[in-house]
Amino acid sequence: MAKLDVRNLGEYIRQQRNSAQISLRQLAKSAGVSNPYLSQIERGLRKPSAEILQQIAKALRISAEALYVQAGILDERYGDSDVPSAVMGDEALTERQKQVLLEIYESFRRENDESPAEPATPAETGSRARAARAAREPRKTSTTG
Amino acid sequence: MAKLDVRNLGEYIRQQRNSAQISLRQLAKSAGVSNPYLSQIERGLRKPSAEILQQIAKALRISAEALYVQAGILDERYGDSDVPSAVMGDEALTERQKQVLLEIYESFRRENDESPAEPATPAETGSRARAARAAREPRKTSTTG
DNA sequence: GCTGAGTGCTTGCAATAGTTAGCAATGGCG
DNA sequence: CGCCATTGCTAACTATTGCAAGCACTCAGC
Repeated sequence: MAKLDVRNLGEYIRQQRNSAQISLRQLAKSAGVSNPYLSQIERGLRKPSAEILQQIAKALRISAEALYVQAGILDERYGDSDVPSAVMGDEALTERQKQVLLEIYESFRRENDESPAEPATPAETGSRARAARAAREPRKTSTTG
Repeated sequence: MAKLDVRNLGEYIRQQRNSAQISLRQLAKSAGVSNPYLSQIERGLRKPSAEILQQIAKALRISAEALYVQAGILDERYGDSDVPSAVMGDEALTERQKQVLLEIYESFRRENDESPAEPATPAETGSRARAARAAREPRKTSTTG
């Protein structure tokens, strides 16, 4: 359990608490956790569960996802875009389709990090049709897994 | 800790495992968790931490977030129509990339409307790699899984 | 028949999460 | 000054997670 680095989490929580100008005990009470435990969390002595993080986030009026990111439960990609969350939450997609979409999304973002300009080229038009077809056809492939 | 409803999580993991056609021991081994514990998780007797969920998800080749949703760590509040708006609102993507993503997304959904909730098969793993490659290198024409 | 490999589960236990009771320090007020 | 309220933390404890050792069962091969 100590494998995850939670030092940032505690500092982050204390920081948010100080910004909100509430005491440790007040936050613990409104979060529904014991104040010694919150103290331990802030000092990095404990690694709280996601449920505790939810409670703390709610009491701090911040998103639980922000604390998950700090705790290493969620990747930082959830901090700055709604696309991954929306894709993951879409029940009309299979898990594999979600993975495919997210990987395409991330490769797009990597592209744009390297060349931020956004010229539309005919090559990209072709990639559009090709990507759609490729995603549809592999179902017919024989399984060797 | 027992406040979160984790019955769906265990069924979901077993379902994904069966779809992947691997035994409980095989999954436990590749996930790096003990097989009795995985058995307990699948039967809903234990509520695993996010770190364990990460390990299981990785071994199942699905996203950790999918398991977080099942475990109640992430909300399903993202809804089933958040993807288009999230994609369109993502400023890190070009307009063309947004179109590509949305068209793939919509073709996925059409697929699932015709044959709903097909369980993930190892064949779809190949589709993931192929679709990602096609999107990244649109000038290549050869697509052999 | 037996043996070996694989299967999922039982049981007991160690480690860690999270709580309770209480301490020491600080600040405000009479 | 003393008293009270608030503060964050300590130490002991309880509850739960996650693991190791092993069981009972199935199946295939001899």
